[in-house]
Amino acid sequence: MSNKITMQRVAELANVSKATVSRVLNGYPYVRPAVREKVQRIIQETGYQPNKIARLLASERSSIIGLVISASGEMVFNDPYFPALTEAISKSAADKDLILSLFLSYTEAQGQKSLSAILAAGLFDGLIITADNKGDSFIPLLLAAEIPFVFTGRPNGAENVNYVDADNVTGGYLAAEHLIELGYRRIATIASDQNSAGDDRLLGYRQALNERDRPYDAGLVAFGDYTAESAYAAMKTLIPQKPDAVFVASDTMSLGALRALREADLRVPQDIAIVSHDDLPPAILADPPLTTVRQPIGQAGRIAVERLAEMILEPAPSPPQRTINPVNLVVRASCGAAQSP
Amino acid sequence: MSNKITMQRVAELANVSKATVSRVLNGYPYVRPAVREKVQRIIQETGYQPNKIARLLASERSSIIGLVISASGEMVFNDPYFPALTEAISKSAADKDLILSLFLSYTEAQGQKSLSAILAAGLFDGLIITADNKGDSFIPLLLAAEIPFVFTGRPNGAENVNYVDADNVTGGYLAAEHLIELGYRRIATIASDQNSAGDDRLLGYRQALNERDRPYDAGLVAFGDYTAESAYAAMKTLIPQKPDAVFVASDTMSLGALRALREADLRVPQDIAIVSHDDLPPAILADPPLTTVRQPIGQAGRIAVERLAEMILEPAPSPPQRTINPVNLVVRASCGAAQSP
DNA sequence: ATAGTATATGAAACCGGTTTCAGAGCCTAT
DNA sequence: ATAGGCTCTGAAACCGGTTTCATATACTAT
Repeated sequence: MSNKITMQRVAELANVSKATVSRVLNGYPYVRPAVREKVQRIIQETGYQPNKIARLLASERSSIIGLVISASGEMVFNDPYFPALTEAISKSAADKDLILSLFLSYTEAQGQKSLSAILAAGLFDGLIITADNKGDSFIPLLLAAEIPFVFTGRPNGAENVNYVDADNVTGGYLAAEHLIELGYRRIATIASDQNSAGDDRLLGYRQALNERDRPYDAGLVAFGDYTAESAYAAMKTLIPQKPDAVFVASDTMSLGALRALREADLRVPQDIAIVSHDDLPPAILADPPLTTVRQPIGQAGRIAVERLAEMILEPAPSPPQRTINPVNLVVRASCGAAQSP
Repeated sequence: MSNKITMQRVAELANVSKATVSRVLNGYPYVRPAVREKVQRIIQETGYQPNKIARLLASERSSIIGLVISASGEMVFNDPYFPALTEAISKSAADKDLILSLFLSYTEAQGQKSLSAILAAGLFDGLIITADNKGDSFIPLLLAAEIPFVFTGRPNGAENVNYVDADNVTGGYLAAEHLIELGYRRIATIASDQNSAGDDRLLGYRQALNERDRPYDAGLVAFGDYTAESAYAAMKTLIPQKPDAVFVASDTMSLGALRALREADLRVPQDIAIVSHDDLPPAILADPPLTTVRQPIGQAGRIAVERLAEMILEPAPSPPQRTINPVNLVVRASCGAAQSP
């Protein structure tokens, strides 16, 4: 390695013991100002950097956190949601001087195996886990390992954990409400039952319809798995039902739905309106730009890291903390609000 | 931590010394088969997992590699290129039992600072660095640290390093050649001078034109910075030049260009054809689906990890290895090849 | 002056592995 | 039979920090 000077060497140069250097380094009391300054000067001059690994071994703290993303499908990062979340978490981790390690897995079995290895290695101070259909099967492992962890998204089943979620029920509600208010009559949805976010968005959609005394029409509900392809297929099954509007539960799925509509020569929003969910980059670049429910992904990432950092420092476990981030509707062209029908 | 059993404990249970357990664990010779099996059985039964940190401290090897992505702009992951590369690297790292840590930075200063901290920590066995305009300023730091590293993309300036790049010259060439062969006369390009990839693609474009005795028209060349917005602006400056085709140097930029064309009521490919570069998910979801030069990002990630893993195991540094991955043209609708003009 | 406390420091133990080294046991070749 | 060379094995040193504990000094209170 590059860095040959050790704490021992610094101690010798400063005519003190390793213990004193350690105290200075960690800002502990009981060091005479003169000595403290001298040690600091030596550290400056030599450019000494404590070896993270040795420190870790001794202190049982690594300053490394893991981000575990487990989603089905070929590529996790196909949906820009995960990159956006990863980036936010990466940024926040850097701000807090935490090193972020990334683990992607594609099946439940793989995720479990990966998580077991992660936990066994004892390398991580804490973990951020993305909740999807599989998320909950991780919880027993995590609890048994007694490692601080935070979910992004609400895991199915066990609620007794820390998580940061978006207000997906309101997301679905706002989308449907907006379409109702614009006068659409046959409002379909491409939902997902892959995770709690999908369930919640569908629930909000149903609530909005229900409150306006719109009967629930199962024929207007199709399901996708958050991929564009699945939404393309779902949209094709919906078209014969002649909806005049559709709430699509994610931007990526909206792109797939748009393609199906183009192929059916249906214009958006003239023939059919779309409200999407997430407000990720594709939303604004789509043709037409998507009216979509914005969820604050950056904020979710930040909160997750901050909460995790708290938990790492706490001597004893504190009660789980649950954060629900607000969402809001961003009106663009795909809903036809400009030239309402 | 979860894992209370130590090597000492395993040794006691097996009636051997720590040294023998270590030998078994690392597959070293000079252990009687009977003893080896017994130790392995105890390890099985207890579910013992060696503590990575202790192992690391003793062996000076962490099995952790860092991925340093340094790009300008608000969000690095806005362009799906980086997520795709990250995912590929993550997968390959997992295959090789390497832990991947992620570092994103947004300015040269931040990148340098981050890199210095990374190097000083002495935690990483090796680094993968994404080359962009700033990449080369990292090289001296990396060389001084004597840490194995591989660039993805060719860093500007210093060539005496390991890198994995795509054949971007051919990429630009294929794009322009395709448009020429389809009979377009005024072939513009939205290029980028942000990094070597942009330079190379522009070079390929010029070569193709040149070989067909098309004069180079600087008015048909505009520059972007790999964001959709920059390409939107660039396209607007090109439209008055009345190009009948345009080679856009990345898919993300193509989306921006498409938006500018829609706003100008120009149809793609009837009024103007587009050939893009990268073949990332947006290419197929765009309207129209983009004819684009595919670069094998997954392969690039895999090669980078494999090369890095090699270097980590090598006792002495070996000469730098440079890989240029082939690219190929994927024909879809945006070039008008189907209903050639 | 004297006990009692707070401050300051270093020696040594410790974290949990890997690696070196010495020595024991067993073969083979002379 | 005996030297020389393998094959095994454990004790102990080591990686580079943190932390405990004992001790020394300085400062306060009686």
